[in-house]
Amino acid sequence: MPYVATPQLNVNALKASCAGCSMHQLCLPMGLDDADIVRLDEVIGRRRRLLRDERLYQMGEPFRNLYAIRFGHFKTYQVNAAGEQQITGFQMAGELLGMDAISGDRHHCDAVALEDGEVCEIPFSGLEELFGHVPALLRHFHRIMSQEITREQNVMLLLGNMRAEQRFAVFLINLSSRYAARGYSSTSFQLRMSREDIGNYLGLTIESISRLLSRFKKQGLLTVDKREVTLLQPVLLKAMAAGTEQCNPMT
Amino acid sequence: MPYVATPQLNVNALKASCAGCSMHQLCLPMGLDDADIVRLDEVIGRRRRLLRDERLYQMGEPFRNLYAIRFGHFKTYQVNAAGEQQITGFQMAGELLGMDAISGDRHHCDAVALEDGEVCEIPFSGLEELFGHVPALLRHFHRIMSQEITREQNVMLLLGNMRAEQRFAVFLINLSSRYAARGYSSTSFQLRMSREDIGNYLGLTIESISRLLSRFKKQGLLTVDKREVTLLQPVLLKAMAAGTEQCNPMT
DNA sequence: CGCGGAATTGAAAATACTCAAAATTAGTGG
DNA sequence: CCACTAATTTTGAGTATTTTCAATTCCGCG
Repeated sequence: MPYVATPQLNVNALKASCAGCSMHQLCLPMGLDDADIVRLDEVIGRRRRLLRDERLYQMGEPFRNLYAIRFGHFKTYQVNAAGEQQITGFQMAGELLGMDAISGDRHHCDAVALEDGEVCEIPFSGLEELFGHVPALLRHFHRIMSQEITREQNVMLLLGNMRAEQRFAVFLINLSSRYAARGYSSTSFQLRMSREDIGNYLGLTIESISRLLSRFKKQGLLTVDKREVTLLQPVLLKAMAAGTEQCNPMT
Repeated sequence: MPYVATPQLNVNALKASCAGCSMHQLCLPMGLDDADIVRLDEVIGRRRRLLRDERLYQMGEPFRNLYAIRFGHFKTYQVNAAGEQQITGFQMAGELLGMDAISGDRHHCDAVALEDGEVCEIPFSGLEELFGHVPALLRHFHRIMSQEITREQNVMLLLGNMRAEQRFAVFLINLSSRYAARGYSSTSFQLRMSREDIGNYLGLTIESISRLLSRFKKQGLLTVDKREVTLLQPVLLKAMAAGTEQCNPMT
């Protein structure tokens, strides 16, 4: 097929418009009035498309932009001195990437696309400028950062004192509720990350994740087909995640 | 002994003054000029003294203030649905408490004094007001929040893929460098928290901590006397923390 | 001096890991 | 579209690290 320029191909060059973005109720402009959204639009840079496995930013790179995810899923991970990595989060549409880089002016982790996706570049200097003029934006930005702190504390709780089974239940329920918040099914969704990524995130091995999936399947908690998961007993899973209910290793 | 009012007892009623505080180079006013520090002083509320084990705030309480530690050590912890707790951090003089509460207007964790201490109450509404007028303050506040995010990511790395020995080495080296930053000895310091607290924080049991201490002692890495620790081979410990060096379980 | 909480130590048990092999899936090129 | 190869996932068996349970010891404090 001959190469043909299509309008879509220019999307990379387009400036983003929050007003027209389907994520604006979840993302940075949440709660802003129209006039303030226009001012935010003036600050926001170009959109950037990423292919699966493409890196959005890398540890050590100078920090200039935050990134708002328009679509696609991402993972962020730390790399230690020994070269081992720890995934610190999976992010989806409407979520903000790069906040750990504000201190120190350099990125402290890597962000990689789990599938083809698109982000809005948000030059941080412009955003700071705007904070002085749009208090509602500043307030919401603080909430987002604070939310990230809380989220990480919950992961610490997970890694610090939950057994494998509960960790995995928390993981599934967390995905479920985030999809629900975006208007997708809370019981049926695709895992965008590999088993290895899940294991890394949860502080477990890939084999453990595989065994947990098999066990949950056998116990009728869910069905799995490749990366497609359906939660058959979300209430029970929620109880497991909360630590209220425990599930016998063998029936 | 009869009760006698002393001048010190009124300290609780005194407004704090950042300019006169020994922590102002580490704390919120870092880098501000004199005029801006005065403005910050006008916002900052009273000082509050806490006794050992006293709670500064509790999960679910409405959020009004951030707290800057003047002296004393604190711990923060999450409590899950099952009532188990996970310590998410140990804080010391010059550090800020309460940032996880900005989203949601309620505290998401408990903060407890590990020893008698004192904090400055910082009404957040007043701080927000000030942000519009003192950009340097806002910028530094963002750095502090971002630093907290990074700190937590490092704990996730610790909990997610380090063995007990390495976790404990990281813990010790972290304390060491924070004391160094405050002008104290980096090799000799008091553990302000119980073994149980250390274990909880590191995702290990109290017995494991005890065994690790004994082993490190036997291997000549450190000496312990109750809660007084002296690092005898900080370089080796640093290597262990970085994952470069490994230490045999038995010599 | 004796009580109680905290810390240490030992032995047995459990959870999750490592290693290995087989099965499934995805990607690539004919 | 199919076949082949590489990558990912599943499953099994044995092992290792850390936990659990139990018994002491240590230390501060009344």
